[in-house]
Amino acid sequence: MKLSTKSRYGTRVLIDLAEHYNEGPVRTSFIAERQEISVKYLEQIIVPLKKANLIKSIRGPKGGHMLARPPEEIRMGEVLEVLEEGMDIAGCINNPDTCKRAVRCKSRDLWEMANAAIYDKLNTLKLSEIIK
Amino acid sequence: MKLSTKSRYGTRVLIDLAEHYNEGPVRTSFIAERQEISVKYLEQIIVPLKKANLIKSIRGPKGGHMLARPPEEIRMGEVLEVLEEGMDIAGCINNPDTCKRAVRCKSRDLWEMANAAIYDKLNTLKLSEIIK
DNA sequence: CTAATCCCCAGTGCTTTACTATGAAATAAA
DNA sequence: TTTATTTCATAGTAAAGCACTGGGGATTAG
Repeated sequence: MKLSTKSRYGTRVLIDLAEHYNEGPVRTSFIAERQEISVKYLEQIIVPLKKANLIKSIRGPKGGHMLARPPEEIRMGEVLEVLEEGMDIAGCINNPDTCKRAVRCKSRDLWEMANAAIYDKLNTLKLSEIIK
Repeated sequence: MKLSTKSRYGTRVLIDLAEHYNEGPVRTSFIAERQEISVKYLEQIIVPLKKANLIKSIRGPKGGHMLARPPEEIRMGEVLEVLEEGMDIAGCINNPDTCKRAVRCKSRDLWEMANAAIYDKLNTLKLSEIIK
């Protein structure tokens, strides 16, 4: 039940960008150094965040990345959802077809509850509250 | 952020045993058939449950497994804790030493909250309530 | 004694993870 | 227009973890 490092690094990237919001585009090299992540790996981590419109980027010299929305408008549950991209704690939650027992499975209800508990909790927090 | 099948199967085993509580020892072969798990794999899944004193077993003919306590006295959070054996959603939660950033890491607080949310939620449920 | 059952430990193929590597596309500044 | 700097796209890879399988030993009821 471990988070992928992609998820962990990804949230750190967003926190980093939130801490430098309104300072213009932030280069990957800066984030990489501060967060102690290799630039190359960082680039890949940013991809899903861009796709989900959490980050927008500017290419070329003086380019970089920034939050697409102010930190007050980004819920942490949303962040995790993007980074884990629909990967719930059990596969049967969003795709009941993966297990023929799903309909009558008593443990499935349990995982559904636990999964919801995570996101509900995280959604009580905005990115802006984290950086304080 | 997926549960291991060990955890998923393990809870199913306990649910199965709860459904046959007070019927004497239940053979692995019976559980295996009902839960559609190979006997050999099932044997391994039972090991941690025995260690944690959730299950007690009797060897020899007419032997089998049974819950060590009545289903009303087993919290689901306890079950997951045993099966994931201290494996939280992020390694830094119980072992801050694994990451030198831990002390000042803002995302770590997040994972701590999310982790607690899961167990708190599951602990509102007893094994006896699941089987109803 | 024998058969049924649990118990212990070793191995193994597959998938996923966590990267590294190479280089192309865009663009600001000279 | 060239050059330097940045992001973007794609491919590869070593290592680890996962989900099992298998062999054989210990225990005990009949």
